[in-house]
Amino acid sequence: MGVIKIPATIKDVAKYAGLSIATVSKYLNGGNVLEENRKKIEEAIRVLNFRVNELARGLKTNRTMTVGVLIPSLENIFFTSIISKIENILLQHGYSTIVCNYRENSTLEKIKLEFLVNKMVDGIIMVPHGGDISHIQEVRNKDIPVLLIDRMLKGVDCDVVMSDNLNAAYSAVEQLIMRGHRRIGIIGGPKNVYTTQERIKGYIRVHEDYAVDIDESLIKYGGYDIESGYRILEEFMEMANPPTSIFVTNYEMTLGAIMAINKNNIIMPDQVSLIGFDNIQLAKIVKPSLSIVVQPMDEIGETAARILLNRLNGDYGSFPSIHRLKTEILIRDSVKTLAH
Amino acid sequence: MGVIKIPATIKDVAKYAGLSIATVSKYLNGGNVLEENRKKIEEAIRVLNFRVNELARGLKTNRTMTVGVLIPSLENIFFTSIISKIENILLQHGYSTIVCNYRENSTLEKIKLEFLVNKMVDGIIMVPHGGDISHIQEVRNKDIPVLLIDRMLKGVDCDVVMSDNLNAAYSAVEQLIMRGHRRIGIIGGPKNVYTTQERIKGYIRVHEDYAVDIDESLIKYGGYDIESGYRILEEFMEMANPPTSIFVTNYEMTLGAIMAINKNNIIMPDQVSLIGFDNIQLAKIVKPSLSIVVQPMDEIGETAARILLNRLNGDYGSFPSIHRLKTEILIRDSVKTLAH
DNA sequence: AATATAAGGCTAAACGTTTCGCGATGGGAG
DNA sequence: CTCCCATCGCGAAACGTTTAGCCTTATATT
Repeated sequence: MGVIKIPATIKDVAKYAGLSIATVSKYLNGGNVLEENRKKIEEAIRVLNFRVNELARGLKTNRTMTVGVLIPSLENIFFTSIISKIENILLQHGYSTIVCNYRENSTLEKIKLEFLVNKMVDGIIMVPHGGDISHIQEVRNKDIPVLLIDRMLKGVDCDVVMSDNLNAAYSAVEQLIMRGHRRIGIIGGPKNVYTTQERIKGYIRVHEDYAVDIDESLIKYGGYDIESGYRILEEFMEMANPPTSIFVTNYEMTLGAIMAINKNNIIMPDQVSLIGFDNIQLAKIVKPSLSIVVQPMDEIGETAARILLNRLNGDYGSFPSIHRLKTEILIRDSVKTLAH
Repeated sequence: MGVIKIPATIKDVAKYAGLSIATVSKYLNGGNVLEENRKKIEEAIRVLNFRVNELARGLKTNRTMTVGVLIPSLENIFFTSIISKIENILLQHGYSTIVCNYRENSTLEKIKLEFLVNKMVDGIIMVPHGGDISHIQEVRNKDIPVLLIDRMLKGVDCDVVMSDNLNAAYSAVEQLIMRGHRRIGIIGGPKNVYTTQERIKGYIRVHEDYAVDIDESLIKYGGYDIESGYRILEEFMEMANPPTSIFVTNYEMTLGAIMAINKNNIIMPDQVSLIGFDNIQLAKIVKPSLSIVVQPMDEIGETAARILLNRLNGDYGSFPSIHRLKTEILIRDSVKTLAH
């Protein structure tokens, strides 16, 4: 191994510059120092390749300059795209991003949330799993700002950044109704998950607004995973009077639905039209090209990072804030217009 | 906000237990203490809800219990699947995982590597971008263990965990040759990237082993991205004597190739057979079902985490070690057997 | 000339752990 | 009974920063 040099400390810098530790620390933290001293300190830092020891600084300031990010999956491009944006912005502000994946497991969610707290992260951004908020309330009781993504929780005051799920569903189903569809299936997620509830509400509201009857048997709930998308697509197609179109409300279930379509040699959109959820690459891979709801992942990530940085800087204006960001509908070849 | 209680320190625990700080610290670190004292300490910890302050501990031990992970993309399921495994294993050993995404940008790679060093991570796992090793050498000079994933680098001693790229390509192309293909195109990645070099070598070697002539115009180099996969697929199909099959050597370029096939209404496998790279979900989404090389992401993640933990524990047996893990070939409907 | 104010450098305590080395105690061997 | 050894608790220094408050010097005001 190469020569290992013991890193210089502020004491070395002070000694080299002929100044006190306090003066160097003052300079490091933006305080006023005489021009001649500033130059001496800067040369010392350069020559000694000094870097602040963040452990020592943290012990004094009680800050780690890290943010914990807790998500249900690292194999979900929706979440990882958001994290990508968050990590980039936080790093620009000197924060590192500790990523924890709780694998859709409530117990693991609690364990890893506590892990982040024990790691003394300055703030937490998380996609909550279900409705259990006790562990999140505990974190907030420790004065650690928590920001939720994609899902809101009742009974706990947190900033939230998410898509406008209700209007996303409303717009998607509206497109189907405008194209003559009246028997529209929807594959929702777990019933206790906020996004499921909102998307179902949008589905119902657009039916009411357009005076289209709702067949309750066309509303099914999956698990936001490939398997349930597959199974429920098959269930729909096996109905005596199947839907003419299906709206699938997350990416994984969209994957499953398409697998089922392929496996059963269902002709899309002749036998059934389909609108899925994220991502834009998938839309071009599937033939015929898939219609999808596109969520604003970049905007979600940017907004989440910006708001958490405000909280970390002590800015609690407009707390708790809820940001519902617009989605976009891409109607492609997977949706057919029905004759009257 | 709820009542904020100042966290208990080791002093509080010592006071409550009627013992010294040193005795409590000894207990915390697994030292021998009298049974009666152990009980007192454990009660004190429970009653006071004491948690070790990792900043103070780190200042003393010069360890942060964090590992930095530096990857080129967070929108690539290959990398994020590996990270998922790494994060889970490291957390079980008390390490947090700081994730940095350098977005395929060499300058950002250097910046974020330095960022991780400044954050005093105990070790680094990274997917290196190109052949420039100076910044990695600097990290190793600081006695921080670095483990490379997916790509090897010449001139720097690091542990490496990756797929057996040469044999992955060999086996994939072998399947094509065995099915009668003699004009086999390959879409490689950037020329200076290790995996590209290895996969091209496998392509060449299997041609030599089966005494099949190589047409150099059938070897093209993309950028490991969707655009180049798209463009090169079109280039192949516009040739006067196009290949009867194409082997695409990474996931993104496979996406691009399929988009090009869909856009140009190319009939697969009638007009061209295709073998792509990761992921298994994509294989079932595309119709006809896609043949792919499946990389052992879980195994890569597990192996990487295990080896780095060894290095972090001071175990340098077999250093530097290179682990080439086996891939798997799934031949599905996208490959046609040619008549003689 | 005297007094007040401002600027900037400095000393030393503090943050919360770890750990070295000392002292006390108890048990065993000769 | 004496000596030796092992065990365990303890005091205090140290890790590398930040920062309060003191001190010195220079400038401004009366």
